[in-house]
Amino acid sequence: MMATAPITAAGLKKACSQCNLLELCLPFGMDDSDIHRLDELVGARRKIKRQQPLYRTGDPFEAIYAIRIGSFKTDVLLEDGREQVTGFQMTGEILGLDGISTELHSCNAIALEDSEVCVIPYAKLEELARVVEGLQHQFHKVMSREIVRDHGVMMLLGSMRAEERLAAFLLNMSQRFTARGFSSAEFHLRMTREEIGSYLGLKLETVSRAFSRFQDEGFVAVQQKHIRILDSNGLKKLIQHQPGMR
Amino acid sequence: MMATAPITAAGLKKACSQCNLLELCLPFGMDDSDIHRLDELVGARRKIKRQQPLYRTGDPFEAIYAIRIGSFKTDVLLEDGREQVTGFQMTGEILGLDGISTELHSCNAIALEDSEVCVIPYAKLEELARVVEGLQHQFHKVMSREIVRDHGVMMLLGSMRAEERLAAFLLNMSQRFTARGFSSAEFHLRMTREEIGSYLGLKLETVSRAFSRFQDEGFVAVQQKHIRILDSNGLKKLIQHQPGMR
DNA sequence: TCGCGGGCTTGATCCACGTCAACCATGCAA
DNA sequence: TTGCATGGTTGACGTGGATCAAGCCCGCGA
Repeated sequence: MMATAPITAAGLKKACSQCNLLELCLPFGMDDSDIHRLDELVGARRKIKRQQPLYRTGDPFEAIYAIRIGSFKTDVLLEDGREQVTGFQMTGEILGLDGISTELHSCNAIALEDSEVCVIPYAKLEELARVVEGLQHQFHKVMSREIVRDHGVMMLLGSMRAEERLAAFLLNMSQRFTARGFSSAEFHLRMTREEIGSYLGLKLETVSRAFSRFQDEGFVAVQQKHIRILDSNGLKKLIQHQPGMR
Repeated sequence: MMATAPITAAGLKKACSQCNLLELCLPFGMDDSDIHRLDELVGARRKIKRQQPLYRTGDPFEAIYAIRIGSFKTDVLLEDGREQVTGFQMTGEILGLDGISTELHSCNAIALEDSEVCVIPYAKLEELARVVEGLQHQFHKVMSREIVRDHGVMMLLGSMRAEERLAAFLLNMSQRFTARGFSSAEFHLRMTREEIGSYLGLKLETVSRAFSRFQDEGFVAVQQKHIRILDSNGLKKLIQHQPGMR
């Protein structure tokens, strides 16, 4: 937990209004005058080193976090040690919403690489959301989007076979990289096969085999964590109307 | 969609303030004076017949719904017809949060029995939440709770074996019946084996077999949809530290 | 330069759950 | 009362993905 590195308030003025992640983050859809009011909201930044937690299950909930740099995974642990990765988060995405319900965080958020987040004190956010209508609405949208995303993961875990899951995962990653101005066809995965597997409800060997199979089929070129998508339509076709399955 | 049966405004006065679901529903945690202000919020009630949709994927989002009577399932359909049940909802629980993000509903909400909901126009809710602090906070909690619940389902689908899933499901149902003042040991499931299976990522035969096995072990007495839990500790033990598994 | 370790790949085998199919229970409509 | 439809149970069998195990690749520190 010592990866914290708060920055003095001075250097933070105009945090949101001049952040280039604006269109991906909380302020999306708000007008200029409102966005300037957000600057008072973002209290500090915090740097998290690779493999370090931003927060852990049971930590008191005080703030939500917007990722400025880097990426994270969230996971839930069972008493017997089983891990379920519940999501991977990239720049502009919001972490910590799980904590609102009980005032305690209910999952772990771990940095997949050296990262930096904007700390958004929750009390302040609620306060400002009462005044700035656009912020309130956008915040609700962010939470709702998370719920919809979770339904998608349930669909994945409950009704799709291994290769469909991985194809859906790759297409999702690709689409999110695109939204951030990166190539949709070539990217670097920050997580291990085991973490992908946990997210997709598969063992790492199965993930690895599916990657190899995609490579054989000419859908992708895989080199460790470096992925090149050669035939995204092929992947898309894989997801729909697979012949017989659960 | 013709199952609608709005009621005249007159009969609805004091909708929330004298509703016995208060402590399960949105108003939870608000003080008396605030709760009376909620009465203006709940616009109408709507009756939904068994098997009928409250809303469907793609329907424009206008309101969220609090279940007064009955129960629902929500599901997502894939193009090829595969269904994933994403949740079962009981009295006092909120439906429709999925629609906020895109202004369109992203799942189907189907009544499992003849049911009745309170219609809470979303625009009004946002408005009132800006004034009534307790409502804003409680609404955020409801959304956050949904996110946490979804993480639990992911854990279920991604890391548990068939019998663990069903045990977790039964214990969850039992706990929710208890919270509503019903017996924790004896209850009636409103959904079919197939729907349970879809929710748990299993086929109905597997669900059926797991029920039979639980009965053989003396954990429950099963008679079609009527369930009696005889040994809830047995079920709990089943969930944790099962020997070797995925 | 080498050795080491974490992450990845691949093969052989196993088993939990899916699939297919027959049959039974319940409830409703004629 | 019978007939039919929907939902549930149970058995036999097949298979997708887990498990176990060996070996590879690559980055890093000595």
